[in-house]
Amino acid sequence: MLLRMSTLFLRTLREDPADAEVPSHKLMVRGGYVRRAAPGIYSWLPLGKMVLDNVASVVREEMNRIGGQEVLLPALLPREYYEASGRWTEYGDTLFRLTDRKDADYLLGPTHEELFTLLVKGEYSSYKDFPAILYQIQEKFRDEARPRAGVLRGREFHMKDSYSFDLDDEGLQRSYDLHRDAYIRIFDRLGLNYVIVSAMSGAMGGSASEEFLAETPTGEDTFVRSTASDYAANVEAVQTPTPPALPIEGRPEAQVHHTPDTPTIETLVDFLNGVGLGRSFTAADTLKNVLVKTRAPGEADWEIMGVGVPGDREVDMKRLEAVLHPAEVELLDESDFEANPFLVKGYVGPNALLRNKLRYLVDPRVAEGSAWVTGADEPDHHVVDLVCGRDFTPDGVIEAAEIREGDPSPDGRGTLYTARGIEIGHIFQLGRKFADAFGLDALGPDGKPRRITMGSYGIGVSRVVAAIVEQSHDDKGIIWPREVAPADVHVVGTGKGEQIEVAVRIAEELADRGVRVLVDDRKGVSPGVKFTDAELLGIPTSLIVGKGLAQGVLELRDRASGEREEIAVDTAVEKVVRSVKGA
RNA sequence: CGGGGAGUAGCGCAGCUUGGUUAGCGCGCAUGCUUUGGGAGCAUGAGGCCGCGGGUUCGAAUCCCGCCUCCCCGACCA
Repeated sequence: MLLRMSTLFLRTLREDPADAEVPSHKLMVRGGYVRRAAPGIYSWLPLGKMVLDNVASVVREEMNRIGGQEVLLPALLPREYYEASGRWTEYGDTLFRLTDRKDADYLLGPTHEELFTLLVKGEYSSYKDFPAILYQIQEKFRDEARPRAGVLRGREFHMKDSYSFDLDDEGLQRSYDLHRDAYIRIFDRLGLNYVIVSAMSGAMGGSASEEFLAETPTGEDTFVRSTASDYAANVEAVQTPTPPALPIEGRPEAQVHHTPDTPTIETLVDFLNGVGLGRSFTAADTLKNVLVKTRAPGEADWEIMGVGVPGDREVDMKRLEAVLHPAEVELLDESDFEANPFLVKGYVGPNALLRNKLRYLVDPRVAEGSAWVTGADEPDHHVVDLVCGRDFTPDGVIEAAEIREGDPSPDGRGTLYTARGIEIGHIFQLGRKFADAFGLDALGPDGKPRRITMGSYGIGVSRVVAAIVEQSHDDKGIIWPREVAPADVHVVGTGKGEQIEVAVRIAEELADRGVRVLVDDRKGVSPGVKFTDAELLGIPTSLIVGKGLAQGVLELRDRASGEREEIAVDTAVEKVVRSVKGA
């Protein structure tokens, strides 16, 4: 492959585009890899298209390796399929909808479970046909509320989606594991620094869904990881270690104190430390009871419940919602308090909740035998030394307290800190939702139909390109890993003599030897411009044919390390071939 | 949906407060000469619906009203 910059459809920009914020967006636009066509919609120019194809090739190779078979389904889909699965309504505004001339509803596919399910249903009917893995690499459409950061979060994007079809849960687990391994190979080959986090809430548990996050400061997803191990998880999935139970015998009796004007944890702690109880208290010694109401899907009535967390922590509504999903959650409002006078705002204790048969769940730190300062269920009164397991017994534990930097890692090694990542892959055990919706069965050896169980697995191919740039660039430009680079070598001819001719000749030789070459054969362009462009474009290796040519010397540069090496003209081709192939 | 910002040449921007020649600068582009190892110099040029619609005025990029669009932060996002 030989690309000549004199004719390449490429224009690099000296300045950052005004609408770009993150490095990948700036560099991909400046380097002439992509151009914005509309909000969240991008055109891929020749070099960008090559990178995109290279990433897709890696994905394709690894999908084929696990037995995936590539197909290409339409992106334009009739409403009826998504009506059958319920997603015509479930997807909401994120779905791109359109109508044809006969006023029939269509959509642009955001993901293709429906059509794949129907495709398999139409072709396969025997247990002998399964398992099967089908995939495609294609444009997806989602009308994001706020597209941002260039191709990182677009409304049209390139995605690999695959679907597995199995006869039973063990088969699904195998297909899931195959994908998980394939994804690890793919992202390793692409040179990405990533973590795998559980995407399911703590309560749902299991490994039924995992996300692959490329770690970057500009990522949209927050996750936590450990300082001392490779533990990583979504904030929603972090399990708080439960402290050991303490003996109850010999603990001081619970005592109610008059604590005027202490509606907040802070004022309460200050008050207690001021009245001389013979010991000091911190916010972590208090038990804060947050009242929420939940409503299960389809239900009309709200149920009030109490959530007990250590007073030095807030309830993280996202974690709470994840645990209670699919129920809705809201904080109580004034009218709820008025309707339930036993709830004394600011002074709610466990026993008012338990006595009134309200569900009361506590943070795992509220373990058996732990003693707390908490509300006494009457205005201006708190109770000290209320012992869990003796003075009150919660209905269970709940992961709702905020996660903080420095919390112990759930795996017992190190402490947690928060990091940000870009979701580049997601693997998901769908189960039978779509098979049920479309009646996808296979006839078993016993002559009876068996409902197929499915998995769906995505990789955002265009997003991966941006993620690579996020992780691999410097202030001068992009630094492509060789596997995805648009070329192996950037041959730069600079000078007014025969340098450009020689550069082209060397480039041709390299191309003949199977090296992918970009040659800067532009005339009348100063060396500074060519070097700057080379650094911006980010081809892993540059070969400079310049002022050294008169002495028979060329210069080999490594984009990543910045190392420069002088090499002889006559051995240059051989040396480049070796370094490219050997890399 | 809430908050903030911005629409002027392909790209990046000034001009608007205080209306008044032919709307300007840098980059890029074209032509010529010079230059050629770190975003070159000189000269000449092409390129504009000043977001759209209405209004005020002798006169509007500039003032007023309405609308549209885009960007950023947040909410939302199987």
